[in-house]
Amino acid sequence: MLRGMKTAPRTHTGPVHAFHESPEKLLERSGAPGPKDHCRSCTVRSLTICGALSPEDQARVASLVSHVILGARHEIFHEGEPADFVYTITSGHVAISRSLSDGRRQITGFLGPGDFLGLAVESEHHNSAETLTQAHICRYPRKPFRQLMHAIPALEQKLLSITADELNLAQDQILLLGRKTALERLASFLLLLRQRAAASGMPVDPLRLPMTRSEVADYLGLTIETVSRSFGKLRKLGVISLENAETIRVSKPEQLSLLSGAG
Amino acid sequence: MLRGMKTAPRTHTGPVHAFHESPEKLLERSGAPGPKDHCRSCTVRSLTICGALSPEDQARVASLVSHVILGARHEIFHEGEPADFVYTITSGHVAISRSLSDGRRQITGFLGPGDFLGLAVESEHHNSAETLTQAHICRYPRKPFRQLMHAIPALEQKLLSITADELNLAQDQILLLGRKTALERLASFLLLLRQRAAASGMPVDPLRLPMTRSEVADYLGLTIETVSRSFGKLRKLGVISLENAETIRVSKPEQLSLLSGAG
DNA sequence: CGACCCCTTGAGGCTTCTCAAAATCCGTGG
DNA sequence: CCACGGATTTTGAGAAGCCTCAAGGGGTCG
Repeated sequence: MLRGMKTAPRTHTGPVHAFHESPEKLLERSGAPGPKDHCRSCTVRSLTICGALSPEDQARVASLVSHVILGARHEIFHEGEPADFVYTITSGHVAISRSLSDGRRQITGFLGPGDFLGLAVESEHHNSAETLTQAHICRYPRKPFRQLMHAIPALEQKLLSITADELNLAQDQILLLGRKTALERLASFLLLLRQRAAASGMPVDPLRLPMTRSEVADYLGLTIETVSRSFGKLRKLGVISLENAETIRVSKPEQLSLLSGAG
Repeated sequence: MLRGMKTAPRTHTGPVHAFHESPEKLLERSGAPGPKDHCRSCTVRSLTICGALSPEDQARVASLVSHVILGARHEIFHEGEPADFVYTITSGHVAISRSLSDGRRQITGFLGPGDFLGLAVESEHHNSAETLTQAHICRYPRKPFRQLMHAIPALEQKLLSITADELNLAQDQILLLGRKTALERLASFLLLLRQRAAASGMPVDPLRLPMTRSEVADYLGLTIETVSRSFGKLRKLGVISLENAETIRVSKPEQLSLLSGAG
């Protein structure tokens, strides 16, 4: 009767407190064979790129940054929680979602390396964020971040531009959800993933989906069965071929574009 | 086969050039019995509120502002056009939409008095904007607006906050389109309208819809028939009563809230 | 009064959802 | 190396919600 009822996931309890532990412990706990200090300065780097921080500012930022490696399917924050931090993703993928009280879930966006998290938020999160894969995440307390933002015009401008981009993407998704068929939605989605992979230097030919069918369904406003059937149709049409469920070759990108319904 | 095909409206040819004429002429042309100078300074006022302009800045802004009264169903700008101006709405209502190449249309938002238009846009509009009712609109060239924005931090901050609000609304609409039933969508929509009317000091008890069923349908991702049937259901449930198609009494707001599916 | 537009209501069809079962993948352990 | 168990994906059959097509009301304007 109500769509998306069964697509609600069982997330592991959110180890947000893990931010308070040392990176070494976390690496150990999550079993990650990782670079120990690789992301020591990820937020600093991100902010520097955006706002050209002075050396003093860089030091100030660095002293407040926490970072952590989370396993797949861990909650970073939840709808309704106070939004005391902003985050950047150094590696891995994250889903942003919003839910109805009965459990129906809608994913409003997927984020990857280099993306910010929790920027356009006032005091309280309106969305939940959850890792799709193992992910390396940095966080920074919001208050000093706001101060820094106001002190550095270039940073504020960059933030506005990021938020405007997000709004544009959100409106694309509104068009997709309001007016596209299941097949068009999936085609649009695959094109978006290709585009993003290309933009971030990831391989495009065997396109790897970091999310499950359930998450694709919750993003496209469909059920897993319909998503799976739509993959099947694209395969039968010869537009794509599946090496396995999450590794996809797009043999005819132009066809995919035609099927996406976009102008 | 494809939803929303017949809901595409026939807009009158867009009199954007009307901005170049004198307000008096325009008032005459559109047959509006209006205050001749009522909005002479609307953009100046809006920007002043946002950014606390100096008297010199106010004069600079005032000299660049054009304003116009448009009749109902006139296009202000179209998807793909260069975005050379920003706008504010002084009176009346406007729909923002995005369309597929075959004509299916999705309305991404409704705007009213006091709202800005075309802020979070780079060089080219990704949406179309069209008046729902007669509307009084002011415009301001984008380039000096950007300069002003960068010169006045409070203005830039206000802009970021406006854009963040829009993003939040967009994500609510994503949840609505992706996971709510027709009845839940309409209930949510009526609650949103009530909320807005209350916030802007408009009457709430007989709630007046400035848009047609076709526009409601294009906003909710439905057809006019389904919208009409959903109104009928709400009426039969005793939650609302219709004085006429666009004048609605909400007799049981709590019931409406329950039916909206929201948490 | 008639034309037109918009809204409402009805009947039937199609896309997508629901429920169910089979197939595939993957890590684990014998 | 292969068998096993759990989770995910795929596929099938039937139902439900929404869409399409069509006709009928109610208001406004000439």
